[in-house]
Parts: sequence; C-alpha cells; structure tokens
Amino acid sequence: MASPSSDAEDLPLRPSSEAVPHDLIELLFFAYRDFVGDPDRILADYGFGRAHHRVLHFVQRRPGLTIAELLDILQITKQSLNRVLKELVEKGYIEQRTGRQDKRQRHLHTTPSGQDLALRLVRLQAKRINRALEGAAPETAAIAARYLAALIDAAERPKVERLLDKP
Amino acid sequence: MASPSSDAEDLPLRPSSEAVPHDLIELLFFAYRDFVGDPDRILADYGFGRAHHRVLHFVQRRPGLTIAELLDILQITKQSLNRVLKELVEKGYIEQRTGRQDKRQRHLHTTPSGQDLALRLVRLQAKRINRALEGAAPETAAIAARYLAALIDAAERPKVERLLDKP
DNA sequence: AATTTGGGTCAGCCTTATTGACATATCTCA
DNA sequence: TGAGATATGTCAATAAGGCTGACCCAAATT
Repeated sequence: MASPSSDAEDLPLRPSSEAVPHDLIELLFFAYRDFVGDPDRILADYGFGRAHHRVLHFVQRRPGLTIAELLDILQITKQSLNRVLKELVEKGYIEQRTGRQDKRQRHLHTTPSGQDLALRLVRLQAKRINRALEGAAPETAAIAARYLAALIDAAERPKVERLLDKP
Repeated sequence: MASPSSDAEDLPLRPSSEAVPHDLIELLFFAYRDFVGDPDRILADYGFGRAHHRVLHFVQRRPGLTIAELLDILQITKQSLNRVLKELVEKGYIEQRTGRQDKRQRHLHTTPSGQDLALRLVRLQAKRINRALEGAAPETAAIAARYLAALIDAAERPKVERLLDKP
C-alpha cells in the first residue's frame, strides 16, 4: 500500500476535528435503542407508544407544565402532541387544569395512575442506567452527563440545562 | 414533613439500584435527537430517511455484509429492510453481489456515490462528537464509550463489541 | 429426493410525525 | 372599547418507518 491514500494511516493522529469515532457513533445508536426498548414493551400493554411516554415523563417531572412549554421541550407540532395527550387524558393518566391567571393555558398534571405508570417506567430506565454504572469508575455518571449535554445543539443546551437543574 | 415518606429524603444516599438519574435519562433523549438530526437534514435532499442512513452506514462500515447479517444488526424485519435497501440500490448508492460460495447470499457494498454520501454523513456526526470532546477531560471518550456499551442489552453486547472491534 | 436456508415480495395495518387551514377563547394594549 | 396577539384545539391529507402474515424461488444441505 504505497498509494497516496495510505498517508492518513501513517499519521500518528489526525486532528480531532477530522477523526471519526465510529464506536461513539454506533454505540449511541445501540444504547438508545435498548434504552427505549424497555419502556416500549410495557407501554404496549396500555395501548401507548413512545410518544405517550415522553409526554407522561415530562408532565410527571414538571407538574403544572403548559402545552406551550411541553411543545418547546418535545419539539413536535401541536397536532402531534394533541393526539397522544388526548389519549392520555381520556384514559385517565393526565389531567388538564385551566390556568388561574391566564385562563387560556392548560396546566398538565399526572393523575395517581399516571404517576404509577410514570414511576414504573422511570424506575425501569434507572435500573438499566444504574446497572451500567455499577462496575464503572465513579466519575462515569458525571462525565457521561457532561458528554451527552455537549452533544446537544448549542442553542438548545441552556434550555435543557435549565430543565434538568431545577427540581 | 414528618410523614413516613420523608424518610427517603433524610437518607444520605439511596442504594444505586433505586436512585433515579433523571439527568442521564433525559440527556440521552435530547442528545440522541440532535445527533440524528444533522444527517436527517442532508438525507432529505436525497429523498432518504433515517432508515436509509442506518443501512448505508453499516454497509459502508462492513463491506460485503449479507442481508442476514444486516438484519441482525438493525433488528428490523426483512420487509422493512427491503424497502429502504431497494431504494438505495435503485438510486445507485448500494450494490448487491451474489455470493461466490453460497449463491443465495447477497453481499452488500457501497458504490462510489454511496461512499461519498456515507462519508459526508459520518463526518457530520464526527464533528458533533469531536466538538463535544474538545473541552472535555481526556478520558471522556473512553468512559462515554464504556458507559454506552454498558447500556446495551447484555445479550446483544458481545455482538456489538465484535462489530466495533474488527475494522 | 426432501428439507432447510437466504432472500424477495404482496397486502394491510399501526404509530409518529408532518403541513396547512381554520376555530375559539382569552389576554393585552392603544 | 375594540383590535390584534396569544394559547389551545381540530380537521384533513401525507409521509416515514415499523409490523404481521402469507407466499415464492433458488440454492444448499442432508
């Protein structure tokens, strides 16, 4: 292999801006798939899907959330949100309360059964994460969190960090 | 708050098997979304979607892959695979070669334009990852990779590790 | 020769998302 | 007060990417 293209292989290290970390790319795909796979199986028993899970999760995490805030977190259209939200309300997992100050707003809350389901799902995901952290170096959780946060669009990051910080 | 439920808050640390790392749960959602968002925008120009990306990616990474091997990696049905694969072949991004030893098999390869597109996409994802690693501690890449691998189903992990190790 | 394996395909269905258009109630501000 | 902006809800059509089930063919294996 004396072709010009062999040059790259002979270099000690390419600048990090050109290196392609195939492992990190592919691991994110596999990890994410299995991570959401756990809840998916349970949700199917309720006739719910991944979209319902996201809504339930963030409503559980930020009780009193408005529709507009939820749309901003999920970054989907209100039509998409409305379908799953309506189902969650109809089946008694989420409750809408008209705003006191601003009566146009709907504040979202989980009902007791909504809380049960949300807790069940979050514990399942926590179990997978905690299992992954068990044998790992103690800094793993902090480093992984920082890494994942750094993957988020710079423009979105402050919003996400605000979301995670508060409660 | 002297109710029984306040006990948990007074404990110094719950056992890791019960703690719920909300940040790691939510960060994975946001990070994954933005991570796949980059390629999505480019793929739209070609009339392709995320599913095409996955196929193209793994064919590029493991030239000569058979249909069965690809199905095993992606964990979708052959009907689902076939639709996107057919489009990639018809549009000239992937080529199928009948196996020499076993003529039933189809070995998949990227064409020159397939390689161009795959490279363009992988560089885009690499850029996001490398940007995330830039300011981070030097162990970040290794720790993140170990963490993500540990999130994968134990049964799948050896297969994935084999996939990542080889080339 | 019979069976298994690798791959292809038809048909129908579901979920999650999109765009575009429009309706209603409420709030804000000049 | 009246006009316009805002928060939400809803109808209709479309697309992507999955699924199941039922078949088919050709080649390999036994």
